[in-house]
Amino acid sequence: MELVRDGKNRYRLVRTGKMRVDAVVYVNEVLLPLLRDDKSLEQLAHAAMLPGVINPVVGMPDIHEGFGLPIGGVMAVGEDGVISAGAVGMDINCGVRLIRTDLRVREVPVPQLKNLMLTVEDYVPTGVGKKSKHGELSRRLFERVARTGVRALVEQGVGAAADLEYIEEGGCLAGADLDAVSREAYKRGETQLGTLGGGNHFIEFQEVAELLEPALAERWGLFPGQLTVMIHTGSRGFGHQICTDFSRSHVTAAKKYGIELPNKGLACAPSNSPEGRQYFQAMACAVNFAFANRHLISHDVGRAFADVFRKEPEKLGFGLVYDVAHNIAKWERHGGRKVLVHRKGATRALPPGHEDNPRPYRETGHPALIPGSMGTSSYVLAGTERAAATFFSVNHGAGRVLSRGAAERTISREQFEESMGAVLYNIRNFKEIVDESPLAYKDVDQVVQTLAEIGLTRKVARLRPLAVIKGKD
DNA sequence: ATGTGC
Repeated sequence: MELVRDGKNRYRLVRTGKMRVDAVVYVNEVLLPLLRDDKSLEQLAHAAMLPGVINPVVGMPDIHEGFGLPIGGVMAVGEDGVISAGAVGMDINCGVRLIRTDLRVREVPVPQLKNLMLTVEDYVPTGVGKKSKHGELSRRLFERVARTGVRALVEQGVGAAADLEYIEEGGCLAGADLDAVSREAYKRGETQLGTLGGGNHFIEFQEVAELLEPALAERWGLFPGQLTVMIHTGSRGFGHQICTDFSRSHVTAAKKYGIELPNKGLACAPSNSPEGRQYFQAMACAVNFAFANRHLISHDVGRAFADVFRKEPEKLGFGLVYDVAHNIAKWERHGGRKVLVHRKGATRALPPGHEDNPRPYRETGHPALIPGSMGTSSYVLAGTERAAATFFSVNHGAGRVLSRGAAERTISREQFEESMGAVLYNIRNFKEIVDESPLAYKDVDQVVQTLAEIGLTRKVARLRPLAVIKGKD
C-alpha cells in the first residue's frame, strides 16, 4: 500500500489489489506522521473494495482508526452498491448543536457560570447508561420521535416550529420505519430521550473568541465576546444497538449476495436489498432520535438559563444556530448521480447557493459545527464549491491521537490539569476524564487549517471553551 | 460510542 503526495495537504492511496477506487486523505506535514501506528489508511483501502463505491474514498485530517470505516471517513456509493452500518458508526447521528445567546461572557462572573453548570446537570442526565428525566414523555413520544424526529417534540411545546429550519434535514431523515428496529434497540431507546451520555459527549459553555469572516459570522448571529452553548451527543443506546444488530446480520447478508468483506466491521448489504433497506429504515429512526435528543437537551439547558438569570430563554436571545450530524448515511446528488454518502466522523458542509441548504442558510451555506477537544477551541465553518471533492464534507472534530487506554496510562494529573488551563469542568476524579484530555487529541487548529488552506472549507468563527459538562458515572 | 469483554 503506497501513499503518494497529491498536492498540498493531500495524499492518495492509489488503487491496488482488490481496491475498486482510490482513497484520498487530507493531512498536512504535522498530521501525516500521526497515522504511522494506526490502521486508518488500511481501513480506507478496505472501504475502497466494496461494491458500488465511488471514487475516491475520503479521509479527513482528523482521521483515526475505527470499527470498519475509520472515524473521519467518507464513503459514497452508487445506487447499485452497498450500505454498511460500520461506515456510519456505533453512535448513529452523533452530532453537534450550537446555541447562541445575547449574553456577553464578561457580564457572566465565574460563580454564575458554575451555578449554570450545576443547574444544567440537575436537568440533564449525563454518563453512560443514564435514563431520561422526562421518563413519561420519552416513552410516550418515542415512536413519534423515531418516525418524525424533532417535530414530535415541537408539537408538545418543546421548542418552536421555526427551530426545524435550523436543523439538518429539518430534524427528520425520511424513510424511518420502527418495524426495522429490534426489540432490544427499542427498549434501550425509549428511556433515553434527553440524556447526554459519556465519552466525548459534552455540553460546553463557550465564548466567541474570534471572527474569521466577520460579515458572515454576524449574519449568522455571532459576535465577539458572546456566550454560546455547544451540545455534542447522539442516539445513545438506541443507535448503538441498531449498529450492533446490523453489523452482525449483514455479515450473513453479505455472504448471501456474494459480497466479499475486507473486514468484519464493514459488513454490508446491497442498499436496494431487503436487508439494506431495513438498515436504512432503522438508521433513520436513530437519526431522528438523536436530533430530538439534542433538541430536548437544549430545552433543558434553556430552563437552566431561565433559573440562573431569572429571564425566559427568549429574553436572553437563546436561539439555535444550527444542528448537524457527523455519523450518518444519506442519499444525495453528486456529479449528477444519486449516491449514498456514508459520513463517519465527517460533517456535511454545503456551499453557498446549494439547493439542499435549509432556507435560512440557502444563500450562505449552512454552518458546519466542529467541536475541539475539551480545553481547546471549537470552530464554525462554511462550505465551499471545492469541497465537491469530499462530497461536500469536512472534518468532525480534532480526532483522537491516543486511545483511551493509552491516555490513561501516559497522561499524569499535572499534565492533564495544565492542558485544561482555566477551563472549568464538572468531573472531580481526574481518572474518569483523563481519556478526554486535550493531550489525547490532535490539534484542532491544525486539522481545520489543513482543509481551510486548500479551500475545502472557510473558517467563520472560533469559539473558546469556558466550562464543560462531561458524562458522570 | 456503549446497560463498555468471548
